[in-house]
Amino acid sequence: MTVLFSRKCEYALQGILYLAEKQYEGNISAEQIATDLNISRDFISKTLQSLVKDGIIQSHRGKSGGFSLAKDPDSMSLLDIVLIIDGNSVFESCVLGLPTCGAESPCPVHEKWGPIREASRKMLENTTVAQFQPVTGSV
Amino acid sequence: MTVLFSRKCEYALQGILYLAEKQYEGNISAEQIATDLNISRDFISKTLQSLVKDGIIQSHRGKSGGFSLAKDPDSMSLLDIVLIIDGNSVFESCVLGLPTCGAESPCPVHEKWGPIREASRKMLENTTVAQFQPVTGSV
DNA sequence: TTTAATTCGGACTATATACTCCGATTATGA
DNA sequence: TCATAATCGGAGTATATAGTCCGAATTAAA
Ligand code: SF4
Ligand code: SF4
Repeated sequence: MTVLFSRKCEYALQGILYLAEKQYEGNISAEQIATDLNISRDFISKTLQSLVKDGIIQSHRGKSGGFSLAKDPDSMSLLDIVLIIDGNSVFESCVLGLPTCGAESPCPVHEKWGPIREASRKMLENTTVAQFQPVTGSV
Repeated sequence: MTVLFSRKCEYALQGILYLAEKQYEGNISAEQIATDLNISRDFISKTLQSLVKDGIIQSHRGKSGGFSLAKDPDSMSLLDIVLIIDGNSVFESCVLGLPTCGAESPCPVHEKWGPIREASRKMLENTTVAQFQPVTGSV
């Protein structure tokens, strides 16, 4: 079902993007995020808690509490979020998983796969959360 | 742990590649394949059975039985094996899993991700099992 | 000060994937 | 014909991921 990243990672991306969209609206409750993104409240909540631990977003308990960005969305790349949740094994390991391989005895696809993997990494690295914001602008 | 394809799919690729290497040695037992590839015998056996069902390899029971290729390795692409085991959802779905998306309202990475996905698909499609054979040649 | 709204954190269940076990079946060859 | 060597197939276990539940801590506001 999941494709390249874990489901949790996909939710984290969606959650961050959503928070960026509402960045001037103060704390957003897990309840509201869950409703709008159509994800289980408890699960998106747990997922966002991981991001809080990493410091990329903030959380506040109590009445009118919720989640909000802790950084400028301009300085947040998609890669940041992926690395927090899934780590960088996706970009290190080989697709084929052949036993005896590596740069010293490369298989026929080695030179082809490297650039593809690098391209997807660069794509995520060069795409900031801010770039996803619709033209609605501030206020 | 797995990266792009399932573990089973990785084993299938390894198994096919191994059989191609030994294509002139008749039936190869699951036992031998498992030993040489360092995979559990029962699991590689089950995995190869899936490939037998699809007709890409053959199997023979009984004494001196085992597995062998059913087609010319020249006409077997890596993509064939991937599709048998994991299907083509990897090449259809989006990495980000955003809810409201698609070509009609593309997100900022849409135009970048498409070509990357297509490149990996083409790479697998254009790489035949035969290309993996070392220069040991026949006999 | 009380109430309501919220995150936090731990423990729990569900599901998919990975992997194992074993008996039945099939074939070879002594 | 009989022993041996192998796949086949079904059922089982293990582990990781996905997702749920709930009570405690926290905070804002009535
Ligand atoms: S040689 Fe490179 S591409 Fe081929 S299996 Fe190894 S790491 Fe992967
Ligand atoms: S618009 Fe394209 S790249 Fe963006 S989330 Fe949707 S399918 Fe993926």
